[in-house]
Amino acid sequence: MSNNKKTTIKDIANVLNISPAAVSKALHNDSRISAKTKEAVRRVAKDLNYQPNHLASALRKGKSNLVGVIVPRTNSNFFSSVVQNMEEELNKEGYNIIITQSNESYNKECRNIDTLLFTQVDGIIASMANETIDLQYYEKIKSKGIPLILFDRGENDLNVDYIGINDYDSSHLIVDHLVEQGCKRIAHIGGYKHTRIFNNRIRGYVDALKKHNLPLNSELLIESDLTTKDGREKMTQLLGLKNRPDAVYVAGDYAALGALQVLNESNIKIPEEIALVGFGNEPFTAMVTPTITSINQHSSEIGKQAAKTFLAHAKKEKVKQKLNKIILDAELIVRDSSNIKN
Amino acid sequence: MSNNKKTTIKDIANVLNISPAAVSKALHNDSRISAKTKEAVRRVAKDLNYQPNHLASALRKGKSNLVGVIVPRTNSNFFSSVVQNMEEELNKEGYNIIITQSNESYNKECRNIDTLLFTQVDGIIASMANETIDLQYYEKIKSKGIPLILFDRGENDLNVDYIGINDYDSSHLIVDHLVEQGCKRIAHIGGYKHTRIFNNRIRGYVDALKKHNLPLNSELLIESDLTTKDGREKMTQLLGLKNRPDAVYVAGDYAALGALQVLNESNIKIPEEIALVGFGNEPFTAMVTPTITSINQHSSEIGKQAAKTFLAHAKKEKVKQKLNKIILDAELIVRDSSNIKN
DNA sequence: TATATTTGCTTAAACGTTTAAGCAAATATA
DNA sequence: TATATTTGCTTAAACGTTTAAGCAAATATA
Repeated sequence: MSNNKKTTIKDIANVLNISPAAVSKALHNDSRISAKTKEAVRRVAKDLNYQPNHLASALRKGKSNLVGVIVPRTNSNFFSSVVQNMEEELNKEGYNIIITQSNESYNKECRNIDTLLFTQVDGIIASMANETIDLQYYEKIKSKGIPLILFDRGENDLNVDYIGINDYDSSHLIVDHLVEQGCKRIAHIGGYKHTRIFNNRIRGYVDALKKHNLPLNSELLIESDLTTKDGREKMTQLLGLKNRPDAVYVAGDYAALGALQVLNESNIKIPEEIALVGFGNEPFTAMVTPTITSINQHSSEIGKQAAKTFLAHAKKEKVKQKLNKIILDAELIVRDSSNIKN
Repeated sequence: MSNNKKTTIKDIANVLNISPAAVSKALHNDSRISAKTKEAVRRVAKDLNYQPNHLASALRKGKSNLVGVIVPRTNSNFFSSVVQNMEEELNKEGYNIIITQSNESYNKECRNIDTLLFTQVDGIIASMANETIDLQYYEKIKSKGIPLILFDRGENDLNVDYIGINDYDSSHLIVDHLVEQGCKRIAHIGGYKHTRIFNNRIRGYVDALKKHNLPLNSELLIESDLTTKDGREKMTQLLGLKNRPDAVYVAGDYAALGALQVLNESNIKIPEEIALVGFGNEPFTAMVTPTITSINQHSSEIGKQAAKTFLAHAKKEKVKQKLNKIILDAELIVRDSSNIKN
């Protein structure tokens, strides 16, 4: 039953007694092929269950119609939503995506890049691992002359397109909100400064405090890898201070969850004793008790914009990469963990 | 700077004044090439920053070294963990994966299959969408003669390899546990019967009740699409009964979460008034209040086994597909939502 | 009616690799 | 020393497509 030999363009050509070239043109609706021939080709193609060999056309055309995607993990609502929307947008234009995960590891990320280049992708859309400091591997992508687009976790130094939210302003949104709730000692469990987005959140936090004439207290500003586990540890550290904060702004929802667990276990009233704000608007922020105030990063828009940016490159002959940022405004979603007044 | 023309085997051959064939063999460590030549080839390859063109070798060899993966969504701990482990195992043998999401839609799934076949994948590993009843598209994969492996959401009728957990036994684990906690009216919010795994969970539930001499009450057995939203609705429905259940076993964690929200909002004490059990051991089950008892599906093992099953096929000349099940034992993780005695 | 243009194809080469077949030189064996 | 085997390559063709160049027939234009 299963006819193991796959149907090729030649098989169709033989049936109709025309050349393979004519078949190829007919299938691509070339204007120089008669309607009659086109119809015949399509009919035979269907009869023989013809499926174009993507490898052959990619080889001949010099493009694979594949886009490589690198994310720290797919198991997060933010990244999976970005990827899903990216995929939709790219599918429309005939591109497929290959998703790879770095698991926040620099080494894995390098291997992913090699894999994607090896697979002859037409472009790479990536969000960098926490660990990544050395940009050599990303330079490799650029030197191959294929478009590179970064989102969320980017690097100015690479001079490529970037799509993300305004992290600096987001910190202002959060601090403004907490001040309005009456908080005076606002701590920040931030990400590593070497990552641009976390650095911007820290800068925003610092400047927002200044704006409200609140002192910047170094023991209230902590760097973290923002895992749930580390969120627990850093929160515990804050509780150990002789002068505790009355609000904690955590730069990631998973770490905010860890902080919440510690607060709940210590029977500290949230938000009355300590208000809590996360970042990312992961679905679980609306599931836990109390629900966690967080920042919505517009993941679907980021995904779409990243795809569109790639498509714009793909249409041009030569890739001329330069730093071109698309910065979206974020949105503060106020939930129970910081809603003191009501 | 960016040398746009990529280095090919011919470039290396020209430098060394040997044939491209010799270069190809040298790179593949062919025993008929001298150590001296091999070394020279490797050196020049490195100097010229040679990267093999995967499309060309795939076309020539008739295999792409790509494995297609179809999951309902990546944004779930179960699926992302399965995929990650699958990827690791396949990478070891030189295979890369293309991940696609069906979003539980039959149409999207069909398009995914077309995409993957078009990309000339060497095999497909899939977990079927909730909507999928018609197996015609999956038959298409089989008829192409490439291996198809199903996991979690499978179908006996397709007669292909399947990796999953013992759903029937899992229901017994749950009912046994609830009975031991003193529950007498155990409801089941199950998945759609047409999906094999959910049917097995239902069968297990029914048989386990029988085993404990508990009556099967049709108003306590409800089918659902197992989203959080539907979990809320079905739980509300159960609360409307004049004779409420004292325990609810939900066939999916997301729906269990919805049920939990309704119970919390209705100020019903969990587990004292109504005990709750989910399925899947999603991380949030340990985050919510109270934490939800659930079933650990050994996602990493499922991923590894699926990969190994594919690799076994790939090594054989002819693909001889048949129903070959690998069924793993699941594990009950008891948490607060069903822990009545302590 | 003579020339120009359009239509509808074919021919041939190419994309970059792999591999079967073959050949000369070097080495081993009788 | 004569023959057989091994070593180390080369040659040529192929994987399935696409596309530039070209050509004959049909049609349009002057």
